[in-house]
Amino acid sequence: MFHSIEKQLSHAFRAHIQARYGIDLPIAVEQPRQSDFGEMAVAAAFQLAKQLRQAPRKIAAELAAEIGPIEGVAGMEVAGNGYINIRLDRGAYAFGLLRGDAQAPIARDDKIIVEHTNINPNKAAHIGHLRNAALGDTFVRMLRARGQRVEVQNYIDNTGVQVADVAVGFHHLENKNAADVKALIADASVRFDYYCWDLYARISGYYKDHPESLRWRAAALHAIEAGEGDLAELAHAVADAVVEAHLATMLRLGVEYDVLPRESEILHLRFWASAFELLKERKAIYLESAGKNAGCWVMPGLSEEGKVIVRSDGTVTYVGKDIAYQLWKFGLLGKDFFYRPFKTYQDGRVLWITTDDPAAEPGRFGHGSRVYNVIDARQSYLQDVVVAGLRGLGYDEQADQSIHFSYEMVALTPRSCADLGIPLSEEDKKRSIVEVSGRKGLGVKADDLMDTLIAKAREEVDSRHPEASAGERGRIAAQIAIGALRYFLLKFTRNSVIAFDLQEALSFEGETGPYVQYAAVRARNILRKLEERGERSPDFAAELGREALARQLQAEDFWQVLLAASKADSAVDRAVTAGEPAHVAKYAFQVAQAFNNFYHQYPVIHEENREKKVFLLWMTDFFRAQLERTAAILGIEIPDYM
RNA sequence: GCGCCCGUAGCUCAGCUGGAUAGAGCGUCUGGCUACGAACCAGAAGGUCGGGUGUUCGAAUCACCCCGGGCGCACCA
Repeated sequence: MFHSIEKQLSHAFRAHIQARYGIDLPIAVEQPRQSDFGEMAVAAAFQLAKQLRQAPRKIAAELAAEIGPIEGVAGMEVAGNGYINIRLDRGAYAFGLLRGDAQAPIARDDKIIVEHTNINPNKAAHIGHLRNAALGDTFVRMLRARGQRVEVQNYIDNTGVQVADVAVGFHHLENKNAADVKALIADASVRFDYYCWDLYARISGYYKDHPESLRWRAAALHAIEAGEGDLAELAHAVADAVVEAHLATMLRLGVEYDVLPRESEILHLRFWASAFELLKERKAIYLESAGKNAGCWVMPGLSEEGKVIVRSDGTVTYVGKDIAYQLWKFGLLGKDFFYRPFKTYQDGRVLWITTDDPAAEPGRFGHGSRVYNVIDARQSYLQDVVVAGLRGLGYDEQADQSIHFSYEMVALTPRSCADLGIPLSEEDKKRSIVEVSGRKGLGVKADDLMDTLIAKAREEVDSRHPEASAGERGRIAAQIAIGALRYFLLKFTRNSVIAFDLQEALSFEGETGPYVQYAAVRARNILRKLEERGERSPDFAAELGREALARQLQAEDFWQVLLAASKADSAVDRAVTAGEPAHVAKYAFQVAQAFNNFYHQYPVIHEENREKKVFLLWMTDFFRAQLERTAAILGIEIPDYM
């Protein structure tokens, strides 16, 4: 509702300015600094002032006088040096909300691909991975809330160095063969992804002390690539088991995927060979004849020496494969995976995985019109190489539609390491922040963090609701803990480094997920209490007319609070444009805050005046709906009680 | 050396793409549970927006230069 008036206003001004002054100007609708200035403001007069060589205030007066009536707008006034402040028709606005006028999002045919999570399947997930998944998943929910078709991909690098390293660890450090590892995976008393976490740190340390053992890695990579022998079998068993663990971890957070494209299929289906031909044919890469890159296929332009894509021994670098993969996402490779269903989520969504078996299903994924790669900021150079690759092939449009959805890392402070019992080197102790490192086994495991949060929420729930069953208390504690975690990961904007603080992450008060949940629970409680008292929830549309709404909304308090709650679409829209899930989180908090204030000030059920009571109930129900919707976009569930 | 990110209240962070008197949470202090359960609400204190120069009607926001912190810049991924 708010959003559609914003758009109407913007169009009306743009058209009027075009007709009146012959200037085409995109009009931004702003929010006035103070609420008594009105609900919206247009600053177009400032932009016009320069071109028209007239005082902004004079132009603003002209605009306001001449633009004519706009639906839903009750008045305009010129303020300050040239602002046009807009006042809405409160009764009409509320009546529109009550009737549910918010227009359905426009369904689009084109598909957006969002790739996120992408964890190397060789060890347990840590908080850094959680930030990636929470950002990616929330952005997907934001896009879908706007009616956009979205495909979620979680790329699995099951043949890479990191998996090879753990395979080497099993083989050389623990003398285990594929059968032993499979037995370990089947052993319910062992958390296999945690086991690998430790083993990965061990083998990394071993390489450091015994550099000559790096040939084990090379041999393992070779075996995995050939897909033959016990070591390859072992590596696949590791990757498959760890992928399952990651999917389970992410499901706890409410994160689901559509397809798992795997590196092994990119290899077996020879994606790279096709990309290589394209790159050579269109001269996006060249064979270097001299210098330090002699004998390599190099992509020029990114640095003086260019970026090596194919090594002098003929093997392709990771970026090369990534270019092939990016081409596939746009449907430009001329090759496709085969797919089989991998699992079905509780909500019925089917997760597919790639396969090289031609008997399986062909093309149902890829062919995106835009691609978001949720990858941390440290990899921006490589993302630039991939985009340069598309450009080199002449795919400028797709290059423009390749978006590196980058975010800064989650780091630990030396203090939080001490709290968590993580030992640090003397060097690290002096730093302001310490990078999470799988290689060093340094970090907070995702499942451990969730367990800690759930235990803390459980204490709170237990003390408040001793009468509830243990199972129910557990379920609610989990909802609260996950709400707290998702909000914590989302409240920071993407390019802010999160210095992880356990105390802060564990907080359920103030600007947190549980605060938002609590407001929604309170709204539900009012409506439930009403029915417990034997009263029916009124038929709002029948009892509240436009005049009644206008009458009640003369109270500034009610109007401000309703206004705040009605801006969800506008907030999501801005957040999508800015690429910032944090904006949605902030908005959810503000709505919750407005409701908590309303809740405290106005007893709804005990209101004596019938019209006012129905109005307050409607406000409560509207808040509830908006809070639930916004929380759902953040992936936060609302518990039955708190 | 080159490139990217960050620097805003004691702490952690917003600041809607250049607009009106710079905001929030935490912490501190004061007050509020016989209302729909206080995981809440109200109020107070707290700022040279790292520093400087410029661009213009207007700069936390844009440009340039410093200072401080972080991250990249492989025939690793």
